[in-house]
Formats: sequence, C-alpha cells, structure tokens
Amino acid sequence: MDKENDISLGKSQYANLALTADILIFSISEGNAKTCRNLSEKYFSILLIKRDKEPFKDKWCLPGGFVKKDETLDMAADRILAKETNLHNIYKEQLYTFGNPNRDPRMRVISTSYMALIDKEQLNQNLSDIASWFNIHVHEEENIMEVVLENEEEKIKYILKKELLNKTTNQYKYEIIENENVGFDHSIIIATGISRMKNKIQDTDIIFNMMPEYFTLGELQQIYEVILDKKLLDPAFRRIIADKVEKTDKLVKTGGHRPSVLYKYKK
Amino acid sequence: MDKENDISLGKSQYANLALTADILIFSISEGNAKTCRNLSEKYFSILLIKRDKEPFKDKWCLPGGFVKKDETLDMAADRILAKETNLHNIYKEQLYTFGNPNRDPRMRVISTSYMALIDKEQLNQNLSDIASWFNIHVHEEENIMEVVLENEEEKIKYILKKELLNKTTNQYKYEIIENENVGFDHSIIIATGISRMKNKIQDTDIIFNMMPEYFTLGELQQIYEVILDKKLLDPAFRRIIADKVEKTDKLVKTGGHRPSVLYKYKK
DNA sequence: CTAATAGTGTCTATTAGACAGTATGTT
DNA sequence: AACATACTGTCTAATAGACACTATTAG
Repeated sequence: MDKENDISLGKSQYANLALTADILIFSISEGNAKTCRNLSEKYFSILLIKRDKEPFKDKWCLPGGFVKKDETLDMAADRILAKETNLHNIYKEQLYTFGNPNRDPRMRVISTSYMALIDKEQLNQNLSDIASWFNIHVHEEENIMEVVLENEEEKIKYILKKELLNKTTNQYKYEIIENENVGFDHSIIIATGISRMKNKIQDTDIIFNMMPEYFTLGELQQIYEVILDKKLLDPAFRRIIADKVEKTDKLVKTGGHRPSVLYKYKK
Repeated sequence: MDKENDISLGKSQYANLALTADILIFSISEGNAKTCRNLSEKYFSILLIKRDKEPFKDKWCLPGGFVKKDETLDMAADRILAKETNLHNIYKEQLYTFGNPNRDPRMRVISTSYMALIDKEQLNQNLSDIASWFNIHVHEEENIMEVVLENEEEKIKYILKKELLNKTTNQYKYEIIENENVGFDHSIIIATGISRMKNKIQDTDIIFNMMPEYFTLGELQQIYEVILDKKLLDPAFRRIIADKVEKTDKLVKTGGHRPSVLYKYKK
C-alpha cells in the first residue's frame, strides 16, 4: 500500500486521525425462476468484502480505503469503486459521514460513505475472492429494523434500533442491537443507504443506473417492487414510468407467455 | 482554545489533517412593512461570522470549529451552535462533507457541514459582534446560481457555476465563478444548504423548526413563498397545510384588515 | 368608503387506485 | 387448452390549480 500518500497516518502528540471513503455498491441480482415459465426473481443487492485483518477480521465490510493526500473524497470513492469493480464513470453520491470517536478501535477514523449503483452484468472481471454480492431483505416495524443479507453460502442478520430524532422530518438515529457478522459500524451505514435508496427511487430516475441499456417494463417494475418492498399495480406503474422510457422495436421471448417489448431510458 | 483536545492538530512526517464542523444556521427575518397596513416582508436568512484571522481574514464565513477528540460530529455541531446562539436542542441535520485537498491553505481540513434551523425570536442573548444575519436572495438560471446575501450594512454577491453530474438525479457540482466576500468554500456549502432546504420544505415539516409556537397561516405561507421563490395560491396552500397545523382560539389584530387566527404545529 | 389581508366555495383538470379485460407466446 | 406474463380500457377517488367570492378590520 502506498503509505506515503495516505493521509491516514496523521499522528502527533495530540491525536491520531484518519479519513476513509466507504462505498455501498448496490445492484440487482437475479434469482432462479421456479419453472421455465416464471420470471426469475430479482433482488436488491450489495457488494461486501470479507475483512482479512484485524480489527473485525473475517467480518463482512463495505469496500473502502484511506483517502490519499492529493485526492478529493469523490476521487477516493471512484478509485475504490474502480478497484473493486474495474468500472469507471459510475453513478455515485455521497451518503453520510460517520465519525464517532470509537467506531474504529485503532484510532479515530472518519468515514465518508458513498452509494454507487451499477449494472452487475457490465462487470468485465471476476470479483476478488473475498468479495461477494448479498441480497438485501429488510423488515421494519416500529423502532426496529431487521436486515438480512444473503449470498449463496450464508445468510447473515442484524438488528438495529431506530430512534426518531425529530418529529418534523424522518430523521432516525440507528443503534446496533444485534450483529455478529458485519464489521465496524457498517451495519448502520448499510441501513442508511437502503433508506436513502427507498426515498430516491420514488422521486428521481436513480434506478436506471442499475438497469441495462434495454429492459422490459416488467423487469423494471419488479425492481421497484423489491426495493420499495411492496407490490405495484401494473397500469399505475406504466403510467408513471411512461415518460421516462422509450419503446424500442426489440422483443424478448421468455418462457411460455407473450413476448415483452424492450425499453430504453429516455434522457 | 482547548488545543489539547483538538483533533485538528494531527501532524506527522506524512500529512496534516484536521476535521471541522461548520453550521448553516438558518432562520426567518422580518423586513419592514411598506405602510402600517401591509404585512412585513419575510426573508430566509443565515448567520455568518466575519473571520478575524488569516486565512480569509475579514471574509464572511460559516460558524464552525474543530471537532474535539472525544466528540462525535453531532456533538461538535451542537457545541458550535450553542456557542453562537446559546440555544440547545435545536433541529439540525448533517448536510455534506467537503474535503478537497486545498480548500484550506493551511492544511487539509475536512469539513462536515450541518444545517440548523432556529426561530430567531427565541434568541436570548445578543450575537457576538462579528456575527450577523444575512437575508438570502437566489437567482438561478441554466447553469448559474447567483446568491445575494444582505444585512443592514452590506450586500454581498457571489456566482457559482452549476454542473449537472448525472441525468438521473439532480445532483450538481458547484464551482465558484465570482466571490469576494465569503471565505473558504463556504459559498458552495451555503448553496448546497439552500438547495437542500428547498427540497425539504416540500416533503417534510422541517419549516416548523423556524416558526414560533403560534403563527398565522399567512405568515407560514409567506415563508414557504420566500424559500421556494414563488407565489402560492391561498386555497391550495391551506388545503395542503391543513392537517399539519392546529387552530387555536387566539387572534392577531395587525394593521387595517381582518384579524388572523393563530395556529400551532400539530405533532 | 377604501385598502389590505383573511379566509371560503366551487369548478375544472390532472393524477392515482382499482379492477377487469384482452393479447400472445410456450408447454 | 392451460398457464404465465404482457399490456390496455375505463371507472372512480383523490388531489391540485384557478378564480371568484365573502369577511373583517383601521383609517
């Protein structure tokens, strides 16, 4: 590692302070179809990395790294994203900065988190063998948020307590109640990102950053449904989405049913 | 200053790094009424401080300070807010983290900015003599944002270039085109805050954090109008606001016109 | 009376929700 | 034919925009 350039190494008689960028890389995963006639299930998913050193060795964590001396935060986020995915010019946005004094046992580490959205199918290299996509399942009730992250081999679960900070907005403070497999405070960062995504897909076109160039309206609707965690009515969905997409003359013939028209995102 | 506890002083052979919290303290100011029959004009305003030392000596800046060793970012924001206003338990939210390598000529300073909303009338102490409220006027067109900040003595103006980062969301990157009176990159931070406010008053109740306990619907509407920078129709406004407020049996008799009913925020 | 703001009634246009129906492919 | 998804038509309910109107005070 290029330690000369890490601003993480600031030490003095007074204090240690480091700055990292952590990235929530979100995408859509396909499950298996029940029969050849069914559509495959879609999942909202996130890329996590199994940490290979202390602290939190063997826990799942967000891809991240120290911000370098001459880098902006955005550049650090792009670099880390490119390192994990080999993708460039990817949609990202700053999510939140976490800086509690004891969030890292080694020293004070300020983490500015970013959310990035990719179309997983565009990946042109294999993931590193410590990285894995986890499908996200969330159950929320009252003041509790239960998150289940699932990949081929394991199913990890954590529980956060939500505390409403102010009645005028829906600002919550999260506290970890139960968590064995996610390192640092990344369970909270992930929850913050999921929550931001739920809001953003309702009033922006952010979702199209996870879509391939051509897609069917059925697929698009499935993805809205899985992120919002509720069923939508077909005609209403199509009405709302109509002016965001452009019909093409391409068709997909899937299982035993009517072929579906492919659409593109209209800019 | 309590330098022992400032984590700002991290120095090493490798790098200097400091962490600050800067606060956008927003409120509503009252202008003068044209005649005794008119309502007083309302302004959306922000508290700025004239810097008394280099760099940016004599420029207007956001209240801010270094985050201390054992403080969370939120605690630092609360402390700075209390120092300027002597108010506690005030609404605030994290806005954005600015960390470009050269935003402070002295060393690398990461600034996590917060927005706080207060009811100016609740202030129980005088402002320090280097602090002042500025009324905010914004003109936006195409890729330009022009901000005018005005207090009793001066009127300062700066111009930012807006660059749309992505078509799917309305994420902008700001660049300073013209600015003589605002220090650091605080002109950009202020623009980011104004923009966040415009969004938030439309889909949250955040505005009530700037309101006194009792207010008229006319006043409330004026404030929406000045922040959104457009006129609203009375019946539509009252319909939308109706279930957020509670009628009281109090009346205000202002100038030569029908008295107005006072309302409270309904929680 | 006039000026100025407070507040309401109502018509219309637009948008959202619900449900039933038709369309078209594979097995 | 049966199944599964694709897609549309239409009725209704709710919401938003527009405008005209009435109400109430000080001067």
